[in-house]
Amino acid sequence: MLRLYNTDGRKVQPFVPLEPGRARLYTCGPTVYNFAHIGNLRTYVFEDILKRVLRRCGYQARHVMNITDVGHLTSDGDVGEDKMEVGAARERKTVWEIRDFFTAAFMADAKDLRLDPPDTTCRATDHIAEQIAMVRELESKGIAYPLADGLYFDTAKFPGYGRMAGLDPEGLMAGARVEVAEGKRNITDFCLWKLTAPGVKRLMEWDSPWGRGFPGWHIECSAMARKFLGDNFDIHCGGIDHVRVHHTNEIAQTEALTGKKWVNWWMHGEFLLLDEGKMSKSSGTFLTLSALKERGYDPLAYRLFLMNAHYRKPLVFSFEALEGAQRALQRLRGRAHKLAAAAGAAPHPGYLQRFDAALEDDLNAPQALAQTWELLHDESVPPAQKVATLASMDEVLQLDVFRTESEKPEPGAGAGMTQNPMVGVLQMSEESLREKIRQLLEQRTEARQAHDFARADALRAEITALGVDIKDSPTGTTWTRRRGHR
RNA sequence: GGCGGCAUCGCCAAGUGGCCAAGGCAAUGGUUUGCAAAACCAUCAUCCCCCGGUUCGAAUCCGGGUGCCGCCUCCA
Repeated sequence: MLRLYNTDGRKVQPFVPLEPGRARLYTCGPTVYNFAHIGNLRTYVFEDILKRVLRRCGYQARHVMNITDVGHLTSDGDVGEDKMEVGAARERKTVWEIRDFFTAAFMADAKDLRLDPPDTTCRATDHIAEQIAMVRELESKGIAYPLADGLYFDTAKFPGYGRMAGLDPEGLMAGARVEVAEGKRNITDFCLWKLTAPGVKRLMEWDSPWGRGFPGWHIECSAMARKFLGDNFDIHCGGIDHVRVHHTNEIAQTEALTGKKWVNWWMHGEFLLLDEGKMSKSSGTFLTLSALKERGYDPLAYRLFLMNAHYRKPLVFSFEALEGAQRALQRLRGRAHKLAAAAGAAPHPGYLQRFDAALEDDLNAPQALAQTWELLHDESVPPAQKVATLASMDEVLQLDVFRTESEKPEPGAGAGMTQNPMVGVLQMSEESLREKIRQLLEQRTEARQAHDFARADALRAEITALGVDIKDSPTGTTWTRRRGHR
C-alpha cells in the first residue's frame, strides 16, 4: 500500500487517487534563464522516483510539467529586474534564444539523470491566453483589484488563505522584514497581471484587458495545471520553498475561482545544501551537473547520492559524499556485471517485497537501497535470481546497474574543459597524452613479461604522474583517469 | 523579531516506544596479485548532542539546555 506525506496536513497517509488506477501529477518545472543547479535537480529526481513508484504500484501516471519562460522579477511583484532579460543581457542573446538554450540544457540534465519525461511539458508563454482568461474570471468574481502597476489578488476574499502552509497572516504582519507594496490591501496580496511601466519597452510583453504587460508568476501553474489536469487532481509537487508563497497563491487563486478543493496531495522536496548554506542562483554559488561531469563523475552517481537520503530531509552536498556514491555505483555495477550472464529466474520475493515496501512508505529510497546491497551480499540467493531482482529494482533506481565498464563514458572525454596550468603535463593535447600513456603501458607490459619489475614499477610511477591509474587483470592492463586531474 | 526543521560510527545516512541501531563510503584484517590497483570475504556504534522526566522498557515520548539549518525577499 502506497503511503505518501502530504504537506497539506503534514502527515503520511495512504494514497487514494481520484480515479481508480490513475494518478494525475503536476510538477513545478524549471525557470529557464540559467542552468539548473544540482539542488534544483534534487527535486526532479525525487519527483521521478515518485512517478516510478506510482507506476510500480499499478497506477497509470499522467504527468504534466511546466517550463517557466516568462521573465518575472528578481524581487516581488513591484520591484526588481526581469530574470529572463537579465539572462539575455548577460549572454548577449534574445530572451527567446535564452529560453531555448536553457530549456535544452535542462532536458540534457534530465536525460543524464534518467528522469522520465513528462507526458506534457508546457511553456508559460504558450499559454498566455489561458492565463488571461483565468485572471478575467477572478476579476469578474470581484476577487481581483487594480493598482497602478497591475491587477492584484485580494487574499482577504479567500478565507482559507495559507492553510496548507500553516501561515498566520497576523504573524506575517509582525514580520520585521516584510514590506507592504504601495496600495496593497493585504500584505499577502500578489500580482495577477503586471503592467509594463509607461515608456518602457519589455522584451516579453503581451496585450491584455488591463493593458500591455505580463502574467504574474503564480498564475501560469494554476492555468496550465487546470487546462491539462482539471479542476481537481491528485498530486502537485515542487521544492520546499514553494510551500509558502507559490503554492499558497496557486491554491488561493484556483480554489477562489472554482470554489472547490483543487489538489489532494502536495509534496515537496527538501533542499540540497552546501557547507556554506543554501545553493542559490542569485549569489552565484551553485554547481551544475555539467560541472560534476567535467570532474569525472557519472550523473547517475549523483542520482545515487540523492537516493541515499530521504527526500524530505535537507541534504548537505560534498564531494567526499559524492565520491562515496561514485565508488558505490562502480561496485554495484561490477557485481551486477559479473552476475549478468545468469538469467531465466524470477525475482527474489523477499528482497523485492522489502524493497517495494520501503519505497511505498513515503519513498524511503535509502531503505530500499539497503535491500539492494543486502541482496548482493546474500550468498543464499542464486545469481539468476539476483539478476532478475536487480533488474526489477533498477526500474526505480535507474542506476543502469548492468552497464559494463566499456560502455562508460571515455575518461577524459570533453577535452579542453578545464586545464590546470600548474601541471604542465595537462597542457599537452589529449591526443598526445593518450599516445604517451599507450607507449608507457606497452613498455611496462614488456618489462613485466621480462620479469624486470623494477623497470615496470618505474614506468608505473611515470604513468601515475600523468594523473592516470592503472589496473592489471588477466586480460590485460587498463587505465582510468584519476578524478581531479582534468 | 516571527515560524519551521534537524542533531545517530571518521564521512553520508535509515530507523520515531520492545530482537544490545539498516545500508553506502572510508578504515582495519584476510584472499588474490611479481608488487600494486581493482575485486571478493571478514571486522567495524551496548550506543544514538547534553541534563532531567514519563515508562516494565526510549535513539525514538515530555521538559529544559546547547549547536546547526531553512523560511518570513526571487529561488527546487
